[in-house]
Amino acid sequence: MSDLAEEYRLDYFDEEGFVRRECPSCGGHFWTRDESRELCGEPPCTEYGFIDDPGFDESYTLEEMREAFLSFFEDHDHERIDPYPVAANRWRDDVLLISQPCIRMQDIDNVGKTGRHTMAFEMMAHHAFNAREDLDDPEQYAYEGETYWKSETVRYCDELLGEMGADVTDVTYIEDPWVGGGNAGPAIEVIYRGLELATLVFMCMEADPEGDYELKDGNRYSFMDTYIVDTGYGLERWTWMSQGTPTVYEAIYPEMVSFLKDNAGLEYTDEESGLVGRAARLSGGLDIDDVDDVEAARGDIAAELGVSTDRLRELVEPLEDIYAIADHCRTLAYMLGDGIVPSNVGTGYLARMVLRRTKRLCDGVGVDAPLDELVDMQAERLGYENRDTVRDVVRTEVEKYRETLDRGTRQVERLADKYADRGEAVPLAEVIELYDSHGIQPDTVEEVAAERGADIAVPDDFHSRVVARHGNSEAKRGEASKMASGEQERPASGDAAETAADGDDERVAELPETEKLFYEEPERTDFEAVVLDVIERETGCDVVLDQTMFYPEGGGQPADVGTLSADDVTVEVTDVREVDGVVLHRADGSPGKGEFVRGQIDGTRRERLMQHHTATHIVGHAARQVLGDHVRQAGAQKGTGSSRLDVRHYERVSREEVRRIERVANELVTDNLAVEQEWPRRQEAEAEHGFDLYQGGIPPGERLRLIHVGDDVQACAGTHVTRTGDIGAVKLLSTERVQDGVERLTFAAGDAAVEATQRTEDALYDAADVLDVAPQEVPGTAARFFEEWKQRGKRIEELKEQLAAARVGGADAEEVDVDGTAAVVQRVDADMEELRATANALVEEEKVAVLGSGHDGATFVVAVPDGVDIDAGAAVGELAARVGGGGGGPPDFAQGGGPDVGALDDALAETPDLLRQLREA
RNA sequence: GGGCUCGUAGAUCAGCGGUAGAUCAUCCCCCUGGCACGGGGAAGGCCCCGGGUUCAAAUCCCGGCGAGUCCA
Repeated sequence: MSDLAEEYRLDYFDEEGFVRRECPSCGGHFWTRDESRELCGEPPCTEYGFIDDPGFDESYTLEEMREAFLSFFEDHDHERIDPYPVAANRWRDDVLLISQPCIRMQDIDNVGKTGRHTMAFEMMAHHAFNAREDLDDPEQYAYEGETYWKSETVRYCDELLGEMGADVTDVTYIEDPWVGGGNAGPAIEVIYRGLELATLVFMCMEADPEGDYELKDGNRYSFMDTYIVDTGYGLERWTWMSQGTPTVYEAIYPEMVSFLKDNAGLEYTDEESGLVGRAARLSGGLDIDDVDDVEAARGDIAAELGVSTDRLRELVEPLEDIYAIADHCRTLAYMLGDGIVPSNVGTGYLARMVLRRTKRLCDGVGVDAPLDELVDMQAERLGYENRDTVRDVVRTEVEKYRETLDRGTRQVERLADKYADRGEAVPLAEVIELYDSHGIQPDTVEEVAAERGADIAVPDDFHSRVVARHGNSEAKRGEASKMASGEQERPASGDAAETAADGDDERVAELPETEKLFYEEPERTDFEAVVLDVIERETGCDVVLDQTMFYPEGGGQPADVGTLSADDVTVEVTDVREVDGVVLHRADGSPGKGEFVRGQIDGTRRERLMQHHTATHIVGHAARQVLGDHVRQAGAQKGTGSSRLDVRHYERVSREEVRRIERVANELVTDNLAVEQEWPRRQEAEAEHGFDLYQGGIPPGERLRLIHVGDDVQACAGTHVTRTGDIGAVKLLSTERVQDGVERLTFAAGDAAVEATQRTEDALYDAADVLDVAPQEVPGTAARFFEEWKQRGKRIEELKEQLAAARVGGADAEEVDVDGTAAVVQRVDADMEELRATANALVEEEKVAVLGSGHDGATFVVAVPDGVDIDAGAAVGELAARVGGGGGGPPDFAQGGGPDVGALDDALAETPDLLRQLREA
């Protein structure tokens, strides 16, 4: 680690008279203006020194602090950019100044309790990108030369603190090298009065087994061509510092906290609130990094305050819950406002978990305001415009949760009753299943079980047992349940561009990019080109041309197919792919390198693909209008017969909504709007249209291709028709819930739409034909027929009962005496149901019934009245064996049979003897 | 993306190879001066769909559709 010590000798530290010290408490190195200073200033070496004594001159709200930060750096030549949605998973490489909302799930249990953890926070940052000036090829990076580096970065931080009115002699800069994601560099933690306010990262190294520096992760690193300033200033902490409130929550959500306190009816006497305040201060000063610590510390704090631990907990816990609710609502506002839809998978699942947790906290502490209103308070503060949708999502989700809870409670009650009746404890396996498969919290189970008088013991390691149930090694390490988060990735250095699996030899890399003709003249199907290279493959070969009309597979649009013709040879093109701008035409033969070829693509196929592609944009646009602005594309696949578009939505799409989407889409078609393309610079496009451009993913490159269809604008590389009228018609074929929160819309466009309609019509006509009615009458007739069919079934059953009763009194019944009990042995060629009815009727008359049928194979029913000592099951087993089958059942009623109908009569003839034998046995 | 659970009367669920059930709701009758309740009775089932195994499948197996849930 000391390897990097040189890296911290900054001109700025020299100029300002800083000295380097080693902290006697933790051993870390830091820089300070205060020559007499000993400790580094970071907890646990030092306690908070700003509670009730703000570290800055003025008190700032969150908004004011953000603005103060941004304007400070704007005044110092930084360009402000808009934050990314929390849902986006990309760090732009041209950032200079930003206040970026983030969500961190890891600390979820600490929120509210420790006084400083929040799940949602804003990371304010300024960045600078530098490249060494002595490079051979400066062109290979997006930036050139040095903007600024370590000294300037520290100076900015120092000056900002000074401007805020901080006592700069009390600020320490701790050396703390940063390592992550294959990169590394020196980094500095900025500490003031015990609180870490910022981290200044100087990324300038990359993993290199030959590297000269071994860093704390045990890997070796060496310096890179580029070096980047990456800073993180915690907005919440700066705000807190400026106010000096006992907890960070009171500084950042004052209105919400007081609203919640009020709503939950929390009232404190002066004495009590004094106690709470002192407790908060004490726990804030401690080095508490997880919940166990908080619980442990509670006793110490209570002792120090001279109250009982229980009394302290009683006072503090409701407050902790309220802090957490405020924070969680902000998290939800970020997530839902940015278009995350709750789901059982992915990020949506995290949103669902946060929402449910928040709801539980509200219920627990007695906040009865609807959750959608609470989230809306934060959404409003954060300036979201889609607040109605957010509320709708929350309401829907709360309702779903309520149903889950109801369902769960009923289930637990049933289970508890069952075990209480037996006088057994509820087994752990049941509890695990309730949680794992039904989402019922173990404490709910305990509660309900207690009400129902069933014993149960939930072990402390419950959750790890659940994990163990999932059964394998990798899961066990994840016991700390590190959830994926919406947190931003660190900027990657130069090239993260990963290379495609096969087909990208060096040969391809050396070829010039293929000129793409299909963008300029999307309706042309033939072209001429020169064969630049032919690469032999296992199946056929890849032909590279100077220019092409063939669209390579991409963006959910399949590749074109067609032919390439040279003078004396024509080859079939079956697949087309693009590697690094070079289009590879997979063909069944070689047209010859250097040849001049004519290319012909399958025009009908292309046209259908274009219709479907443009239609995909139209359907997406229509879905947004009908379902709401939150609708985002979650995937798409175009085809020639139909296409599908997956959209994020929080409910099933109803039939009525489908019709409306279809109507809106077809209006766009009949309006015959021009479909326009343009190639703006990325930054300008984002500034004008926002991130909703990237419905189909974020394409690489400095320039984007934008497709305009009416008001709809999307970044898209596919081929499109020139006017929406060319699509002809759009027909939605089906909706499917591909996951919770994602609906798949399948549709057809153009000829395919007509064909699809014809198919459904054919089905209708065929059905009408069968029913012998007009198509319009099919539903009514089908309903009537179904109803009649059911009635007839019932009538048949009645008649069989009657028939059975009649048969009992009939003449052909052979009645025998089996040791004093009357038995009827009879062949009745009827189905099983009739046999059963007849047998039952005989039993009513206290007779043993042995009935055989040759109807459908040989079948038997044996029924025995109460009190007669014959085992029907055994009798049937014996009889069935004679016809080559088997059978069985309870002693009073059994059925069986076998395939050998020929042996049926013989078997029946022997029955009286058989019954006597059974009786004796 | 992976795991698990569940689809049976209008609702909630039992049944888990051998004659489809309970409770509530509905309808009728009785009890009462009237109501709550109570008593008696009736109606109400493509046991989600399609294959397979079996003499026999609501039940077991496979596939599909639908719903839920846990984890990445």
